[in-house]
Amino acid sequence: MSARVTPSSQARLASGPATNALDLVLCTAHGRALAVLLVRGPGREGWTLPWGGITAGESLESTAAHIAASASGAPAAWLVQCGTITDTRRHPGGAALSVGFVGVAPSRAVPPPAPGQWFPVTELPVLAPRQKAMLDLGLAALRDRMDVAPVAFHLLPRTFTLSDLQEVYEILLGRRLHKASFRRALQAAYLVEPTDEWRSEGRGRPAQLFKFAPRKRRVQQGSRRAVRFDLLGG
Amino acid sequence: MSARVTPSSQARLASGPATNALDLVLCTAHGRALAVLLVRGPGREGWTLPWGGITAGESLESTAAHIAASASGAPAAWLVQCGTITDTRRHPGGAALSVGFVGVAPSRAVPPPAPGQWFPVTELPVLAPRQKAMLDLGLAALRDRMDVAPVAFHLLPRTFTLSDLQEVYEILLGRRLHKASFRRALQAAYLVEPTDEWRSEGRGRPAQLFKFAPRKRRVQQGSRRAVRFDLLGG
DNA sequence: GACATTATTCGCGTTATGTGAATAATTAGC
DNA sequence: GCTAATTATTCACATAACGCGAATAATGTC
Repeated sequence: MSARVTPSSQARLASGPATNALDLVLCTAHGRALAVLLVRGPGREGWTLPWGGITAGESLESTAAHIAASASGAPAAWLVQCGTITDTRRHPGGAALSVGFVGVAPSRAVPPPAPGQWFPVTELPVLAPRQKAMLDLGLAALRDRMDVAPVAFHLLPRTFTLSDLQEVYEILLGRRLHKASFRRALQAAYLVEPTDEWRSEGRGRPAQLFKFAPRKRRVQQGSRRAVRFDLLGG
Repeated sequence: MSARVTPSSQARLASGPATNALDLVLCTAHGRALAVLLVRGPGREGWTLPWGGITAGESLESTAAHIAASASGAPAAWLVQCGTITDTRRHPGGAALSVGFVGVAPSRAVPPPAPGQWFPVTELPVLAPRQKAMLDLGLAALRDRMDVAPVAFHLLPRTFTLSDLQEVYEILLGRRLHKASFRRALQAAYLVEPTDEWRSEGRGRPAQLFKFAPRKRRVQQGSRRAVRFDLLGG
């Protein structure tokens, strides 16, 4: 399993017949920005997304999970398919078609094994066109799903301060949020529980640490959310 | 192009080497329910989603558009990729991997050409496992995107009454909506314009016909939408 | 001890939403 | 023609959600 993303495995697939590949956009929180995991390819091709071949016997989800674990050194906290690409130039492995997955790893994650490295999204190296397209797909999917899946929570360590959480939301949304509003909405959703630990950053009042502990979904009978027309892109 | 989904083209692909296929979930409004387009396969396999092979030279979007046009008899009003499947049994054409697209066609659309037929989602014939999985993916994607893309509007003819529109929303959401709230939100979004036509259903006051005419997106500077925590699934 | 810094909460004005009822315009029945 | 039934459209008000500035709390620094 750990050979799945080594340079040698990539070379092996590349020399075989054209098949299908699974590309992974794995993200973590890295200071004030998102970071993405890249691995160094075998030849002069530079950095690529972690990837592997798709085999008939294994589900895509399982393949993605294995690639994530072996490339980052720990299982991903969340993973989802984010799109399939075929037209933008070819895949580094020569695959006809790339199925993309996006995932997140907690920010306290161990440093990745040998060929991998986290890159802040603001300091990415130049990628091949299809890789770049896939990365954009993945990041867009992250933002799309953050209010329907606990993406932000899984980007953080098991315990975190509310300011940490708000900062992750601000990174993902790309805008500042008002503290009081953010916390009011969070409280109303019963998603976090306080722990009895505090963390002091040196200056200022220490912050209480919380953990992600969603209450069992109240039956939410009618799902009375109003219809929103203001997001429609003509 | 029109041969793309005929039984003979499917048989041809099926007898070739295992490749990749594109499956299409094309929907329309059919009375009080959604309807999905199915085509009759060549042998005893019964009904399947319209599909075609994926070729290296053509983009997935373009392939999907061609399949939609030839299977339904008119170009789709909206199309989007909705997921790739590989694990649930095999594809009727023997493809290793199925890329799914979901689309909508206006309800006044002409009847589909020979091998195709609209089926209300409540009266679907039994489909092969992968087909059924893809259909569920497509319908889920429709509902996911209806508040970010004008899905409901493209399910309707060019002009429609506000009751028509509300009915489509109710079908997609699976719940009743309050008339006044629905219209208030619609007005606020500047998405429709009244025409000078009215339609009388025989009984009751005639309804004014509207058309989809979204105002140029106001810059929406801060996108001040509040963070929503209430949709997170643990 | 005064001040800077960060955390947490309060309070209030504004906007969005839910909901029942009023008003409007037509057909069906008498 | 008049009345009831039916569907469309809008109003009015109560409630809930949200934006935002300011107050309060708890720590470190000088």
